[in-house]
Amino acid sequence: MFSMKLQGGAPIHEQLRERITQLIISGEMKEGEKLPAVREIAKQLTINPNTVQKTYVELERQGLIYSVPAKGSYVSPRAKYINKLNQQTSETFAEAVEAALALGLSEEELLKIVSEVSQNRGDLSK
Amino acid sequence: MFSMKLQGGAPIHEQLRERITQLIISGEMKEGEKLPAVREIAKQLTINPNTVQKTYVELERQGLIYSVPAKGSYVSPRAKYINKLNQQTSETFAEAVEAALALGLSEEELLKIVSEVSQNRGDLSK
DNA sequence: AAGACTGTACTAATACTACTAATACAAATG
DNA sequence: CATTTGTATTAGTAGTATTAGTACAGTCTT
Repeated sequence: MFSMKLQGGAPIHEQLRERITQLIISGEMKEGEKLPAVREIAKQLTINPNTVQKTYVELERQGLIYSVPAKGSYVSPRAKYINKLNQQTSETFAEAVEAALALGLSEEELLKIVSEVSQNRGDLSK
Repeated sequence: MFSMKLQGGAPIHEQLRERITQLIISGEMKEGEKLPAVREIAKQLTINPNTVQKTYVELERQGLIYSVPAKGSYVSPRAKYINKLNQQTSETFAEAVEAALALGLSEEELLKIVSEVSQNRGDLSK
């Protein structure tokens, strides 16, 4: 199921996340279906369970899956829809980045703005 | 002229850049005026000339100043105009970041997109 | 032409941060 | 009650940004 070769470029948790996302949007994993346990995947790929955990946390934040402590993690009912929305948002945001670069802002400035806005946003939820 | 106390939070080259930008937009440094030499500022602030150099490179990339090797660095004729455009662009981009966050993208994803788009853009100029 | 300026390039040491791992905890299930 | 689940905490490691040290090349004044 989760057979995959780990490349050297991107972080492991990210490669795994993309792999699982692919399985969901391709339909190989159906909505509501239970995902393998973190230790199960970690064992198969011979990586640390915490790395899988990080993948699951991010997938849950995206809304593609949801995790229940002591039970398991499951594919979200609206996983495909959410993924499509995220893709469209990413594309639109990429265009905004291109425009900002063309208008003279640097990559460093854009990274700084993203960090600052994210930080301020996080403060609101406290 | 360049009296300023260096805080601990932000990088020195960044603090200096903001200071000089402030001097330009406030009118204390007029367009065409020559800026102090990198070693001069470095001596006053007891920092490394290379740190000042980094500030000048970034200011030149922004278009606020221009440097002539073996001569000096000068305030760009259109410095105020360019700075205003940059500020407006920053504000608009910040709104785009807020929207993307609200739509479910994470700070990490946004940072990744900024890096990727910047990278692809840099390749075009080769 | 010589010496004192200018910006610039290269290398290295340090600080910081992301990534991964090791371990322990808490709840549910059979 | 033992096993399996997700989760939290801590630490080590690697990659990267920041800053400094040093050297280079061109210009200007005398």
